[in-house]
Amino acid sequence: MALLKAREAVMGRFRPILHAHDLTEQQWRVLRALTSADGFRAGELARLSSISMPSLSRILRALEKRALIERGVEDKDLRAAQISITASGRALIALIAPHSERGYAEITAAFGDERLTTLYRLLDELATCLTDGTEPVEADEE
Amino acid sequence: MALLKAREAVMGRFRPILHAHDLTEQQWRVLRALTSADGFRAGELARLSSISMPSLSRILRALEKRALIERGVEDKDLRAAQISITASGRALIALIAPHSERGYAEITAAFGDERLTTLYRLLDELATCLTDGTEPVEADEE
DNA sequence: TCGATTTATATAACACGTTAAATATTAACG
DNA sequence: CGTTAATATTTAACGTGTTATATAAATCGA
Repeated sequence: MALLKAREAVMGRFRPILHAHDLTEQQWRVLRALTSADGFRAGELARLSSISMPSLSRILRALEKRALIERGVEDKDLRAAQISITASGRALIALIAPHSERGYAEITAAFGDERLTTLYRLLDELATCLTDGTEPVEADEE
Repeated sequence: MALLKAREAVMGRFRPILHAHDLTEQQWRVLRALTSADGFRAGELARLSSISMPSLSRILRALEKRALIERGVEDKDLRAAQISITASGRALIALIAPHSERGYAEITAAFGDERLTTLYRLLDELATCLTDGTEPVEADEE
């Protein structure tokens, strides 16, 4: 599968960086998502980072043990928790972010900006088309 | 990640079919690869189906237990085995293949033949470009 | 208010990806 | 030859994806 190989090629670039800091790719996605606001619910995080709830549950447990995130209670709904990133978490992100950005820059340089943009668009369209279209036989003109 | 979501959207179409026959996506890829010739080595299969050797080892064990594949010895190199598909394996493929092809046809119909071709080309180019290009960013300490 | 259904999250079981190490066989060198 | 290095495959450990189920709290209905 072409998607599989492409994803593998891309992640092969980033995994070593994250691995050096004992982070998995998914844990990284969760941490990144937590920087965009404060006080997420688990379900929101799962959607934002495209991680299934069972996995997210394990990830949050691991990150909490390392004090990279913390949970607070939400008074309105006791079965949800407000999850936020800690100072240590932000520090870790600050440490890794430059490497991550350099990886993206290398990919962009190697593949070309406009081709990358086209690829992004096609991928997004494919995903949208397959998820909410029950049987969408019509194709947008482009 | 766009690649992740796209792949997830695509596989969501095929997983139910395979699951109904107690096959995982990877087991399906291995079986399919085995139909192209007779007597593969494990390493060849791993490359063909883009599956890591540790995973392939487990998959072959499972498929062998279900008598979908069989192993023979290679006289030239005793540490390798000649792996081939059995009649049951071919029968299972014949059972699933129509559904699989229908899934592909639906995706092609929904997304458009032309866009799909472009996407394939871009994905392949990206993978090639990143694989034989420069090496990944190094993960050093700071 | 009580009970049933829905919603949010967690846990369990199994399979795969990754990394690392182990095992076994072949090849290479002294 | 025998010892060492290289190759092919397997196993182990850990984390994650998927599916199914469990738990808990909120909501709805009688």
